[in-house]
Amino acid sequence: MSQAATGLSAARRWNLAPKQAIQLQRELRDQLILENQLPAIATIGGADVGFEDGGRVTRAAVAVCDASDMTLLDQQIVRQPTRFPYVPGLLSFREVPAIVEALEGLRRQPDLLLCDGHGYAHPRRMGVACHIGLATGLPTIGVGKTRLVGEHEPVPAERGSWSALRDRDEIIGAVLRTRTRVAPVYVSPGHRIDLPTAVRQVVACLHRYRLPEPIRVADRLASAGHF
DNA sequence: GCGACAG
DNA sequence: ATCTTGTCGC
Repeated sequence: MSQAATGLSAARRWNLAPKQAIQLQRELRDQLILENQLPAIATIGGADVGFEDGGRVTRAAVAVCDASDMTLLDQQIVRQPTRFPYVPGLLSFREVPAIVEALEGLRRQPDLLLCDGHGYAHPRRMGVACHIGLATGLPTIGVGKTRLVGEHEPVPAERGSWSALRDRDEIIGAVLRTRTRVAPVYVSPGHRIDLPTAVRQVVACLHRYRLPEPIRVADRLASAGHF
């Protein structure tokens, strides 16, 4: 079996106990590519998940937008029985299986995927965006709404400003102001992209709200109220 | 031992 | 994440 195939299967191993999941994250971390390996970007996807039935059902949503004007081109919603509890640091084992299935239902894969949640800005540098990237091979970016790890200087109030997010001696992400005087978001590389490029791509997806369009649309689809 | 802790 | 009405402000 090729190394690529071996890596893909390892990144799709979901039925693990918390301790084994943490060990797998340490192994997967070495497979991350933090350099740009991007195709010409014509489409950008967004992914998010919501829950139903008191958390027993996981609903994943992915939206694909035209990179030039953020027009919605395709969308997919899938439901799966929830298979893992919420454990800070192990979010991917709870959300990624459903997101991968949703992605497989698209007519065509996006050139880049923005994920709701952190990427490299994770205790073991393996947030949901990184895991989705390794499980699919897609270039990914993590966009979190609140901090998981790291510290940073205050971010200027103007839209587009950002401060480096640091953990120990390493820069793990950027705290980006997507709207003037609105709470910033946490951007970090997922897979096949570097931080400066990730920030630029997120800024390019901003329209009128705090979250970049692809994620905002996926958010709507994944949130309650869709029959 | 005491906090912190994505969604 | 989810449970939930109205309310303040551009």
